[in-house]
Order: sequence, then C-alpha cells, then structure tokens
Amino acid sequence: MTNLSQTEQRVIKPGETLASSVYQELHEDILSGNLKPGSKLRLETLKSQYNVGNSPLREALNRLSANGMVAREENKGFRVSSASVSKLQELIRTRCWLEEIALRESIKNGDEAYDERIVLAFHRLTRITPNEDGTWDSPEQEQKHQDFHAALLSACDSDILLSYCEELQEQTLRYRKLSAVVKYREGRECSEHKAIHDAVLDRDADKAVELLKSHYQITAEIVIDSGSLNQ
Amino acid sequence: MTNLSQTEQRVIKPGETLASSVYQELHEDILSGNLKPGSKLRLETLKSQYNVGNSPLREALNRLSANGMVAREENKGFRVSSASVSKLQELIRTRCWLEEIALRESIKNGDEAYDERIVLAFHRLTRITPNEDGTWDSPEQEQKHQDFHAALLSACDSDILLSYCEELQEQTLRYRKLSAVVKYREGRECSEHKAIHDAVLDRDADKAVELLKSHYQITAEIVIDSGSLNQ
DNA sequence: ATAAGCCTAATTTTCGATATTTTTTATCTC
DNA sequence: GAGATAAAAAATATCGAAAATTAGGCTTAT
Repeated sequence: MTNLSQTEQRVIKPGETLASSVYQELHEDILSGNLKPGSKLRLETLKSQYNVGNSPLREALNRLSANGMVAREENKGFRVSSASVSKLQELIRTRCWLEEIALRESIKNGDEAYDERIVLAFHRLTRITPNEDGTWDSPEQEQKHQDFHAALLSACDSDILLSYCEELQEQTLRYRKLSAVVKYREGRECSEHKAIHDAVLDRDADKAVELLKSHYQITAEIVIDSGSLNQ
Repeated sequence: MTNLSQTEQRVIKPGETLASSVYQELHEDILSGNLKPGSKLRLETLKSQYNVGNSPLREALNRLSANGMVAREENKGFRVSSASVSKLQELIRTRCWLEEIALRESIKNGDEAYDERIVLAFHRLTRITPNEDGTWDSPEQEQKHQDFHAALLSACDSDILLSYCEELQEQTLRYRKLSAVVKYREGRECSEHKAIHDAVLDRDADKAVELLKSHYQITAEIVIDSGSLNQ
C-alpha cells in the first residue's frame, strides 16, 4: 500500500466533522486505487494511517458501505468492494437505463437555463489543456467532465433518480481509474461530447440517448479490454 | 413518544451484531410511525430507550441515513426524514420508472422458474385472511404483499437496480403506514394483483407495466387523499 | 492422515468518559 | 423594547480502553 492522501495537517472546515473528512479521504483513496478492490480495511491500520480514532473511522466506513464503495461483513469488518468485468457490465447496463430516463426527462423539462448550463459546461470541457507529458487526466479535468454529464441530467426533477445516477457515476469512475483509462480520449471523446451536446440542444431525445449510451459502452469496453480486471 | 418495540431482552442472533439489531428496531419504529417524520432523534434518549451504547446507535443511524429513512446534518445529529405530498409524488414517479425497467427485463428474461415464483407468491397473497375486526393488515400479510411484488421483478438481472427498487418500496411502505392505508384494499387491490399476474404470465409487457404503474399511483392517491401529509 | 475440539492471538465491536460544537438563556447597550 | 454579546446548558462527536467475536495453530482421538 503506497502513500495515501497523507494527512500532514488535517483541516476541518466549519460545518464539517472529522468523520466526514475521513470519509472524503477514504473515498479518494478508493477511487484513486490506492486502496485496491477487495483489500481488507483493518481498523488499527487505518487509524494510524489516517490519524483518527475509532468512532469517526467506523462512521466513515459505514457511510462508504452505503453507496457500494466498501463492503461490510458482520463481525468481520470492512473491505474495499471488489471489482470484476461482470460487475462493471451490470453497472454500465444499469447506468444506461437510469440516465436514459433522467436525460429524457431533462430534455422534456429543459428550459433556457438548462441549455445554458450545458453550453457552459461543454465550453469548459473543451478548454481543458493536456499535461506536459501529453496525458489529459487531472482532478480539474475530471471534474469538468463530471460537471458536463451532470448538466445533461440537471433538468430532471427527481432528486432520488439523480442521486442514484451520481452513485453509479462514482462507481464507474473507480473502474476507469483502476484501468488507467482516465486519460481523456482526446479526439474521439471530444466529438462524442459534442454530438450529445448538439442532440440535446436540438431536443432530439432519441438521438441524445443513443449517443450517451454508446459513449458509456465504449468507455466500458476500453476498460475491459485493458485487461486489468478479473473474470 | 409511545412505547417503542421495547427490548425486554435483546437476542442477538449468531452472525449479527448489536448495531444491526438496533438498526432493525429503529427501522421498524420508523416504518410503524412510532418515530414520526421530522422528529429529532436525540442520542441520549435513544440510548436509554433502546438500551445500547453510543457506538452501535450511531452506526445504526448512519446506515439508516444511507437509505433515506433518516436525515443527518453535520454537528446537529439525526432526525427521522420528513414526509410530504411532493416527496411522495417524486417517490412514486421514480418508483414507476425503475420498476418499469425491472419488470420489462424480468418479462424478457423470465423462465419457467420465474413464472412459478409469481404463481406461488400470488397464491399466498390470496390466501390471507382478515383480522377479527375485518381489517386486513398484519406483518405477515404485508410480507406476502411485498413478496409478490418482489417476485414480479425477480428475473431482472441487475442487483443494483433491484436494490434501488427495494429502497423505494420501503419508503413507500412508510407513507402507506403513516396514512393508515395499510389496510388491504380487499376487492380492488386483489383484482389489480390478479391482472398484473395474468399479464406477466402472458408476457404482455406493455400491459403489465401499465397495470403495475397505475396500481402504485392509485395507492399513492389514497394516501394523499387521506390528508395525513402536509404540502 | 484426518477431523474435531481447545487455546491463544488478532480483530472487530462496544462502552464510558472527554472534548467540541450548537442551542438556549441571561445580560448589557442603544 | 429590540438587538447584540457572552456565559451556561444541552447535545453531538471523538477518544481510548474493555468486551466479544473470529481466525489460526496445536493437541488429541479416531
């Protein structure tokens, strides 16, 4: 286990709690792959690594197990939830179903402000610049990518559905990071986003849905083909 | 606050933990309405009422807040999540979307075993008998009702989707119990179930979906019309 | 050899007490 | 009196140690 997001000096923002801070750190370390799928999360180890006591740690782990990042087994503690090809396929399938609904609803309900959110988010996404080494991934760029996809669904008026979509988005991100396919697939991905952008602004729901779904499926296939998953 | 599911003598089954036991008790008391929507959940109070310490209680509350039964606010503790007409409407709308998918998938994938599960669950549902006072609600009967609806979706091969459906089902149950509309709407409800049963066995997905959705919408309207919710 | 039972070490779970934060109450000023 | 400020009270969040559970190794009997 390499160095985690080392908490040299923890800063707890007002209105935050130690537990939520640890939650975020664990969340990042799972997404980034510092904590590998299936690996045991021993409390003593984590306590010293994250420099916290028992209660906030347990609280964070319980919250993580709620959204599928961590698996809990009674009296046997916690472990990072495992990853497999079949789980990824189920994840993508479900994500396509749910986002189709959210996208159709958004296109149906979307007003001028909705269009503007999409245009703006897309603009920011196209403005991202590559790193020195030619790769495209960085936290800021990943955030803009997420923001664009969130904007697409932002006129769906079911917060419940949106929260499920967000959960699935995070799970997907973990797989992408595991396989080091975070790299922004420059040309291809950019044109895919543009096509979705156009279809939504045209209020062409069928086309937008098809484009979005294949966008996810292509990404998933790349992850699978990278061969970093078992089964 | 009336008497909760008083833990005269707590029995912790093997492979269970105190936290999960308290989780179940709290869950029941929220569903049953003993703990009212929006009411504050003071730790000291709960500790003495459920006769447990700090850690298992917090653990249970955190788990409950994950599936929407309890709302958590940093540094301000927990409260039973509030209930309103608009929330119920969002809930039902989302539930219809998700169960439509799960039902269509089930009908598509369903094999002989699937049909048998439905027939069996339906048979058990029709065999329920009224209480002495003519009402129809009891834990066992409610369980059979749940089992029938679960059977309808049981050939959908996305566990993720099914877990979301289950979450929404529990939320819906809370509303039904709040409004005391648990009472099995004898004739009407029974024939609705029969119609769904038939459509599914006929593999008529469109019809089955329509029937299921209106089944949920009718129930929701009854709850709303009962006038026990604000807004 | 193999399986069952016991013992010890490692780990998770729980408790009681302490620290921190929020809410209430009382006081002061304008 | 209204509004702001500060102390007091209440409630939440956290810690460190005790209790309970599980896992692995050892012995013993078949």
